[in-house]
Amino acid sequence: MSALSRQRGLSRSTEDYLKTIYELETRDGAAQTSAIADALAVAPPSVSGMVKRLSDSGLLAHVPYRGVQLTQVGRRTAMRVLRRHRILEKYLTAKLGYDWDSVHEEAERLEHAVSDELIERMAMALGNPEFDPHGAPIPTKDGTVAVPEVTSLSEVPVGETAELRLVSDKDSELLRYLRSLGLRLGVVFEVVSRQPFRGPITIRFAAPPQDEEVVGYELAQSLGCVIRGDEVG
Amino acid sequence: MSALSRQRGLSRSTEDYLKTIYELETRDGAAQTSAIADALAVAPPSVSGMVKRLSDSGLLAHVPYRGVQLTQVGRRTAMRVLRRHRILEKYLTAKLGYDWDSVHEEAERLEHAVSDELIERMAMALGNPEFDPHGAPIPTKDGTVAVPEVTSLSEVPVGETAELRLVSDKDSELLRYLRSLGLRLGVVFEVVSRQPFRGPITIRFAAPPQDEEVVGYELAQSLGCVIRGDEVG
DNA sequence: TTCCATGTTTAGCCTTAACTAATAATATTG
DNA sequence: CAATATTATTAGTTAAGGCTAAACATGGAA
Repeated sequence: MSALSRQRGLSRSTEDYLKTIYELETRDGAAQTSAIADALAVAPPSVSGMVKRLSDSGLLAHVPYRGVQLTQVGRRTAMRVLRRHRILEKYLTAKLGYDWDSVHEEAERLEHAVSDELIERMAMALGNPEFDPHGAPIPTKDGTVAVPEVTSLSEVPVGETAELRLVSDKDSELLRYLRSLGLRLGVVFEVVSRQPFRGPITIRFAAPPQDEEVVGYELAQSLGCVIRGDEVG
Repeated sequence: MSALSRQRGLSRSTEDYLKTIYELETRDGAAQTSAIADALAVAPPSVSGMVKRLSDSGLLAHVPYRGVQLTQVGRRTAMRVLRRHRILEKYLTAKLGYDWDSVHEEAERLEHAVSDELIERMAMALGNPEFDPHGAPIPTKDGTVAVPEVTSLSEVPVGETAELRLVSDKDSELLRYLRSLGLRLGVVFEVVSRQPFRGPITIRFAAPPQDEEVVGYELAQSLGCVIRGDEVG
């Protein structure tokens, strides 16, 4: 049992595959071999090999040439890994002074080494948070997540006021850039203009200096917002 | 590069071997193949194989059939792992409510996954502690450790008053038992009697109820004490 | 409908790190 | 000092999890 990661008995790789497949599945509806390979930075044949092992152990269902789906067991495992990841991110930022652009990498390694006990202790110390530092919902202990109800900034109509609620934790360069623009979670702004043909979007912050900033369409697509008025909680 | 553990580029196994060899070297003067195998719960041929790899990478010097010694590089690496382990133990007990009998296992896994940055942040949050929860000195960032100046309880003369300063973190059963006897770090007691032929030792706690307890010789050997009067710091 | 691009899988190889069985070196003891 | 017991090493296997190169599906365009 060379690279096994403690009590759960699943290797680091196994956990990474399950987590990635879960994310692709919820984003794209299905997980293609090449998408998994891209996300994990491995070659496609490595994915085929692992998919074989994982479906042999009942963690996912594989239709050759068609893609992959998590089984019940696989999904539960993925959720546990995701919970560990997000609690870790929250803990590191809240208690140890990490910034939102540097936690991902650290959590990525720790999520395979921490025990469930440690995660629950951290969650307790944090008051059982519902969201990680990037706005992603933290799965509960029993494996349920709220699907976040957000609108891409790229789809917020001109004139509306919105609040930034969700960003991706993957690209730390991008996160640093967002921070430099003043785009932190919870910040409120109005959409001033939107150029056509997927052009840039201008926003004005609601808070005092009321600065304007221009963000590219691609970037705007990756920013999850809640429009003021559609607000639920 | 299957099971490599992040930036340092050393696998989990590699780090475990180096740490174990360091501990054996300082305890027994040298590290025998079979002692390493015992400590890591692997078969002796596995040790021979790893020793080959490690000495090929310049982390230790191996004289066949004679044993093994860390090189400068190997020792520095071992110290970094040990620092990570002990800071983790201290952090988990001080900040997350772990007891001294349950931290070892957790730290054993985490020590291979945490970054040096995280360890330094934890150390900072703890006020740069010098000792872990079992009394073991924490190596500094530059790789130096104080050799603890303690006497086995088994060698404290009758009539002397001593303070418990150091216990092994390895056996959690034992640690629970010690706690149940009231034998925590810093506790002060007098040696009331010592039976001959490696027989049991009776102590009386200095603190109010002044209970007496009897501990076996073997156990007493593993308890590091400082005799009151010999006290330095 | 055949052909081609794209994407997937198979075949075959490598490294790490474990194992067992067999052999070799060292230590102990009669 | 030889015989035996202990300890270490070599030989050969296994499983995970990567890789490249080659073969195989599938779906869109000619």
